Amino acid sequence: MKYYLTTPIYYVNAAPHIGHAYTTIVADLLKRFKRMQGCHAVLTTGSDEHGVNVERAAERAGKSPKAFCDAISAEFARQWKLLGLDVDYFQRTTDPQHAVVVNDLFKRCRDNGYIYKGSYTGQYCIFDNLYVNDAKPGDPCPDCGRPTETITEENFFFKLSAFQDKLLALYESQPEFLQPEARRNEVLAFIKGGLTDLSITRSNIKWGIPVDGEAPHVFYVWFDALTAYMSAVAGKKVDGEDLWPADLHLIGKEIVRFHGVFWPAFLMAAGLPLPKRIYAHGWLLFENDKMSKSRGNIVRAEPIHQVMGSDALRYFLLREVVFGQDGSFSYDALIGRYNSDLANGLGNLASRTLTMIHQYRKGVVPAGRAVGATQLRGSIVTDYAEAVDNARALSDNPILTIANIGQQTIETTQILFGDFDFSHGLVQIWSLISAVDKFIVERAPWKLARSTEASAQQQLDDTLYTAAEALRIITALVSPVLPESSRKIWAQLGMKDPIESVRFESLAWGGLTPGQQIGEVAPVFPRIEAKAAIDSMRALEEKVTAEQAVLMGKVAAPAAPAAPKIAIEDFSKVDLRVGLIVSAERVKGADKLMHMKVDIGEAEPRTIVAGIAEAYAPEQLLNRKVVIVANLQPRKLRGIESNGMIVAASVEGGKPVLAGFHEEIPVGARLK
RNA sequence: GGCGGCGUAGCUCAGCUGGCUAGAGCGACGGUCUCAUAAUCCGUAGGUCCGCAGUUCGAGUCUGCGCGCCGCCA
Repeated sequence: MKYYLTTPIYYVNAAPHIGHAYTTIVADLLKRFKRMQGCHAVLTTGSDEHGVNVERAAERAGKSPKAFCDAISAEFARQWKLLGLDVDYFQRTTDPQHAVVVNDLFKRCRDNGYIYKGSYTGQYCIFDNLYVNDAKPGDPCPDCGRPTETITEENFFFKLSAFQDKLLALYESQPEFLQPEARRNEVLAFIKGGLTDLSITRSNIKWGIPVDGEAPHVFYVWFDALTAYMSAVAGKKVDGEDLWPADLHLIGKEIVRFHGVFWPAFLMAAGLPLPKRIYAHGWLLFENDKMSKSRGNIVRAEPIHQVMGSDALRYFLLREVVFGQDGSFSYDALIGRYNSDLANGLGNLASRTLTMIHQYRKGVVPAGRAVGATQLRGSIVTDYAEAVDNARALSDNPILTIANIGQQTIETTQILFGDFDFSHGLVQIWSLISAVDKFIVERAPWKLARSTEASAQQQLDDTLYTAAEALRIITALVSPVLPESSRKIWAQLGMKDPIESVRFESLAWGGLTPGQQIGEVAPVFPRIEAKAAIDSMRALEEKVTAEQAVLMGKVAAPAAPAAPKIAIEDFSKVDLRVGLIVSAERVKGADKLMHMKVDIGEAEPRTIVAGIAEAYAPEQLLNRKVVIVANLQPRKLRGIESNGMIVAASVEGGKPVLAGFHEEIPVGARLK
């Protein structure tokens, strides 16, 4: 059975960051999970390359649009390869074959009477690629705040208004079509609010797919981009089955409307089958702040991969972030998860289990006594405490208890991952790890090993077998999430078939073959020292950011041209003082402004308002010694009179960095 | 402004249709074992469950109002 899933095709307007990686990692996980369920899973990702923004970005980079797209697109592809993501098709919207599919979709819609030519005048945000309803000329875009442009043009319209009832019927009959529920409700509210026809072509843009026989019209973003999901697999079959329709579109919450309203409407109009399901995930925040260029807090995947391995990132994203909700990324949390769950948990369990088999049984998996397979099937529950109770209720034999928990974990993992509840699925697996750790301590194999009695030796065999079998099952279960590390543990266990060949169907307690020779043991998740790791990730982050800037054609900020020469007297007119920030708070309603009181040795601290709130938090500023221009004309900012200026360095597009001192210096001292 | 969501231990969160002394994981602290990656295991943590008022024998759990945060829409 085929399972076709997609990530969005990423806009080449920005270089890949952790947000892109997040979606693609989840897609890769799902592909591996579906494969474990016996499906032939196929994954498409790609790049969205048309539009004015790209045209302009290319121009800034001094490249042709195509050359620019080639470079950025290749960078996305390189990222996925680097992270070990198992992508089948990388669809570019500049691919000639894609243009054929888009025109075909257009023709089908047109033949069915859902496309007409009309003219439209409106305020358009070029950055977001959308018309701003109700905006008057000169209004800023409500989404990004950039100025809108008044555009009048004749173009082709799609009769979206004709699909209101059909879409409502779709959501009525297939509640699972769009998830999670909160997002579906938003889409429903939007549809119920009335749908207006959609302009789907442009005649004033050159960089796009030409509409066949309708020059100079080119397709506009959504009609072009969404169709990539189809063109990637046009005419492709798996096991005799067409890959289209997609079984799953994985998207971010910001593009829910396009996928939940426009896309099914296009397909209905064309008489083509609809995707089965759309799942929108939340955003990845950086320490609870939105990642953005202006804040300069965008995290890339590559430094994390280099320092901690991509499995660490995968585990973090899937375990820490509840899928569907916004999640917060921080280096501290990443390392915390790694050390406590991966190093101390899974890694240590593998290490202790395998080492004991080496030490006590010469590296050969011993035969454990049979555990009564008939007792293994309990009711399926997704609550761990309940699962343990059930397992215990079945038997007070600790070996059987572990076997039962193990068996249940196989089943609950399937249920939870199948419901996109990855974090709880992982919690379940880690509960099993915890149970095995506890089991080992209770059985104390190191004590059994010292006894020469046959019963003790048999108990030791039972214990080692149980631990190893649990490890085998755990490793198989985490393999979609931790493909690289699970492969290593699998090899250390001495398993012969590749871990990729494991299927849920045949994964069951008792499958480990006694007599199997295990491999060499080496830590899979060595503990990480937080400070050093963060330092190297931060350093790499800067390097990658710089590399990406070059790629995007944003050359390093040229040194500011030297100002005309001045005499010493001119300089001495400027009264620069050492100041101590005694209070700092953000100015309400102004993202950039910080309201501070600065002690410069006068009777009262100076009130100073400065545009540094995007670069510094109030608590970072408190008690900091800075340089103040003390004799500047007072100026009112947001109703607050600022008496002086704080000295900071900055480059074009970068954050301001405050000037400071390395040695002790009293407040009020003059700089000269 | 309209609609919807959220606000529980230092952190991340469970707490379904109201009912025993409000829970888990992480972190912290104390102890233990020694197979293991200073790992494991055991124990401790006394939190106005955002605030106020109400319904009820009884409310994180229901109702109203307020405060704060967020999403969609206008």
